[in-house]
Amino acid sequence: MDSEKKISPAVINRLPRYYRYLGDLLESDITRISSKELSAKMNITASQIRQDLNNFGGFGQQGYGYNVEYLYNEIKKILGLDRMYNMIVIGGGNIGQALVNYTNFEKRGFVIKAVFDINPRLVGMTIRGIEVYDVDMMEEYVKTHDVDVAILTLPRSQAVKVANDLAKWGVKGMWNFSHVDLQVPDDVLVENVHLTDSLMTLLYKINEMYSEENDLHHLNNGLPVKQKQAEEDEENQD
Amino acid sequence: MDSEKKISPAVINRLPRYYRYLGDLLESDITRISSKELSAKMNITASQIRQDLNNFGGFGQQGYGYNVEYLYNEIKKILGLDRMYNMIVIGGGNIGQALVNYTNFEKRGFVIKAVFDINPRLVGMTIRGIEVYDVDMMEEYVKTHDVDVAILTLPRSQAVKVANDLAKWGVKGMWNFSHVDLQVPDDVLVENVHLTDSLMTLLYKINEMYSEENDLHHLNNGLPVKQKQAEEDEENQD
DNA sequence: GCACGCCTGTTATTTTATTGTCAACAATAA
DNA sequence: TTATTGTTGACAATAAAATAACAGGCGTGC
Repeated sequence: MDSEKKISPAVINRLPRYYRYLGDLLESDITRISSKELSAKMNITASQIRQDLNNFGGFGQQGYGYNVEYLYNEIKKILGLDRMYNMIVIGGGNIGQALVNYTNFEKRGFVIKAVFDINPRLVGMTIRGIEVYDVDMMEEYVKTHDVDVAILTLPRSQAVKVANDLAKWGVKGMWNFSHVDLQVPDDVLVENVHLTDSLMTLLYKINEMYSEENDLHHLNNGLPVKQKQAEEDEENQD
Repeated sequence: MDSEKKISPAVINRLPRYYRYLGDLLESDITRISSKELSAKMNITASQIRQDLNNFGGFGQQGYGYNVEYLYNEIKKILGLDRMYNMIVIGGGNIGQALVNYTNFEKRGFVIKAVFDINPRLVGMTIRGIEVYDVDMMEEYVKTHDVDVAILTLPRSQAVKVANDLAKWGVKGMWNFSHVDLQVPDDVLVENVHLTDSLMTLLYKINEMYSEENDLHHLNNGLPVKQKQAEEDEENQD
């Protein structure tokens, strides 16, 4: 009955963006929108919008377009945002604390229930009313509470083991900020947020653009500095 | 001379991951590796590894594989990690502060030089020795300093305007944590980190798996709770 | 120093993703 | 009513990405 064909990852990754734009439209009291109009706003082809949405059902109407509120709520349901999620944070460092303090999550139904850390100075404290427990308590907590998502913000060295344990104890998904690829059972879902990777790709693009400018305008009369370095490095290889 | 054909985004996004694995190998004192071995470690096909790397040059050798240290350094250069980057943070809230406090960036040559905020309580303070300035100072600062990357961690409402200004004043790239799509000139590069979107895709996958389990194993004898809720929501549509 | 097998770089094939097109139908205007 | 316009959903065409296949150079062991 519910056996739809597999939705492609590319589509799923676009869903939150649709959801955001539809939310904006809703706030602007716009009641209907065509794929063409949305296309202009979102910088996606109208064709793709229609195809994306059609993966989940015919939400639109010929000659009318899409009803904004209806579509918004449909995507909300598709993403599963019509219920609450219990989350725990493992690692009470900078990023862990920042996420706990980010109140917008709670407004959307993503509720952080507990923080776990190894640092005795943090254990026993509360962050925005949320208790920080010793990691030793993790097993008992996870086994006695329904934890949907574990947010991993710990050092690489510990992340892999912790993720494995959590998976074993029944956590459904991991939102992984640790700079490592987790190896967990197939039935546990992982979404990676590798901030450093993201920054590096930005730097690559910056460099690419900068060197292109050099090439086009011939700003350097002599040998480009970077290329010269490359040659030296090559010589140093054994 | 340097006019290589365009590298696909998919490849660029994988580069930091290669870089990370090669760094690990280097630390384990492994001097050479074949695409096949790396393939097993990284869960990518050997074919793809060879093709990815070949976009940038023939770093390997038949019958030998790739020299880890050499390849590591080549990718380092490709990503532009062989120099320092000046960054500023716009928005001294949770995430902004967390990034400032994240000392690993500095180790890699990503140096945060200043923070800008609108909140008078923050302005004048220092975070890890880095001054927080009023946003009014931004224009002068950016025009008199070489800013490679602006890290945007401000509310949606302000992000678009600020990004535009920064672009105009000469910032090369934006690392955007604001939950909005920036519209900046073509020569300014944007890398988005939409945390909420990322979390939502995780929730989608969790729900998908959960509902699949229902379908396959028929765990619920009665009506599934979630489905019932969904029906109620549908009734509430007008 | 020679032959064998490993492993790359490269080309071919397959798969996946995006874009373009059009018949069918709803909404609106005549 | 009836014609006209707008817009979807389906499908075809194209483009991009991933995988597979393979020819040939290069270490390795003898």
